[in-house]
Amino acid sequence: MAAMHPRTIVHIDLDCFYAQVEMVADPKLKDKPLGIQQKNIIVTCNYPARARGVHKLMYINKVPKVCPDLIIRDGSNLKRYREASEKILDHLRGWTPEVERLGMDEFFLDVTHMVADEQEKMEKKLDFVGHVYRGETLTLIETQTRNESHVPSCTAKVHHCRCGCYQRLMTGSHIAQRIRTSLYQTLGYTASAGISVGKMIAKLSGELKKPNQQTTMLPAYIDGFLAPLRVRKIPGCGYSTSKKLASLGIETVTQLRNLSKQKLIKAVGAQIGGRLHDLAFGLDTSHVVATVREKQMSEEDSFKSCTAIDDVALRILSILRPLLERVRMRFQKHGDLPSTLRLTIRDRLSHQKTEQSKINTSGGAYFTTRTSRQTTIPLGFFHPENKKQEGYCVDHLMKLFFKMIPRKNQRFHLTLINVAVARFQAFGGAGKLGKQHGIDSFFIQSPTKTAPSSEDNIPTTRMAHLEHVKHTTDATRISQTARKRKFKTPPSFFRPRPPVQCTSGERAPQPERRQPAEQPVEPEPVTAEEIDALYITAARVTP
DNA sequence: TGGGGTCCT
DNA sequence: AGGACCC
Repeated sequence: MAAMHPRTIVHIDLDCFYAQVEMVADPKLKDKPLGIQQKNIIVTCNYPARARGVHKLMYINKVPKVCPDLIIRDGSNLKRYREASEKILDHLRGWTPEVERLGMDEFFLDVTHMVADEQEKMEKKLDFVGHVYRGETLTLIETQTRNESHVPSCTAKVHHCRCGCYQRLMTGSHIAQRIRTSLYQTLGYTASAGISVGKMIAKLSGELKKPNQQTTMLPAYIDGFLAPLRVRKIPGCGYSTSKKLASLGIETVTQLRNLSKQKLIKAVGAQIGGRLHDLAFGLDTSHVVATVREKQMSEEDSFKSCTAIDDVALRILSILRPLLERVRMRFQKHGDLPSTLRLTIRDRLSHQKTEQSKINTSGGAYFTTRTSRQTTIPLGFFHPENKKQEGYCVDHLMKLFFKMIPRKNQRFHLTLINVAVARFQAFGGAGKLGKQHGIDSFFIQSPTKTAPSSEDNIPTTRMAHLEHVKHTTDATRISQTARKRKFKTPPSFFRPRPPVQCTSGERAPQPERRQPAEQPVEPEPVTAEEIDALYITAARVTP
């Protein structure tokens, strides 16, 4: 007979991840209250800080009252956190290839095979390690087998599953413990873990005991554990879905169980509805999908105000540089390049009305929506050999910006800029191509998209392609165009500039100091002619 | 509320 | 292209 709970899933959650990265790098911090700041917020903090009343996503100006001696580290540069996350991912892959990452600090491991291997070796465990949900009940049941008279009658009603999952989870708890120990001994990181027969329940179990502990959830207890939870606790049931459910009077899992699947699907859609219905009963067949590489990479910056085109270009450039650096690093390591470039903005002015209506319709908070435009770029544009890629990208991104702010004299008030690259494809790995393909095939355009400029020929060789890149990228081409149009001054963002000051660096004011107003990028004055030139350039290049 | 990321519609 | 979700 097939086992009802055949899998063993471990969910690993690094404790207060950003703070821990800082503490591992600088052990002096370990026992002191530590917070990680991004903009005006403590995004995370270590446990000593939590004991003092600091919590995640706390406004920095609340800090002095609860913890004036909080040590603050700037967390706006994610590089070291990314690197730490990669190391951890690699380490976990040493235990099993079936590792799925969620965010930077959470991992699902399907340890089913490890459990089977261990059981085959006759290494059956006789007890769990770490916490077991309602473990005290468990003890009572064991007592019961020895001496029935001492056991309260209610515990006798817990029937453990006989499919073998009990033994497997026991073994799983030991595997989880070993993994956590090795993580600490090799990399210095502590983590909490949940062990159960499905992803969702493993994740929820791990939250039960939190820093540096683990909890196993046996199937017999899943229903009872889930029943009183708010639906919002279920992974996948977020802000919006839980509001929709609340409007139907559904706030807990028990209430959710009593809603027919059909009604649920009608309320929140087939995908979420179907899954939510199953999850309410603890039914979770979703698989651990081994994480490969990111499918997109982005950098963003948020700020109080950006209202000038020149400022937009400057900020785009300061975002772009670290992004391109990441693209280069990835290319070195994996040999792939992106072929999509995307610009996303948050513009207060274009969403003012929407905000009002959203408040009225949904009755709650809203998030100022983002707007994006993306373009397809020939794969080789991001090749490190393309020295002009920075200018080229700014050119393209400004073009995308003008698609969103199309009219001259249209005012805007940006509060966020995000630049993303996506659609990574192997580049230059001729040896890996099928025989019918040569390296030339890398430059054949996707049929669904056109080249950036229709007048350009599609290059068919690598060198020709790079030449093409050079020509179409060259900022001077734009400048010359601007001159031809009789604008003496080329758009200012094409001129060489001093290194961009990372204004979003707007770096970590210490808590005792008053929040200085955000230091704006000092925009170079932009003339009417320059703006004209920008719009003309954009119009010329934009189809 | 940050600065990421994923998948679905 | 946007929405909703995750951290």
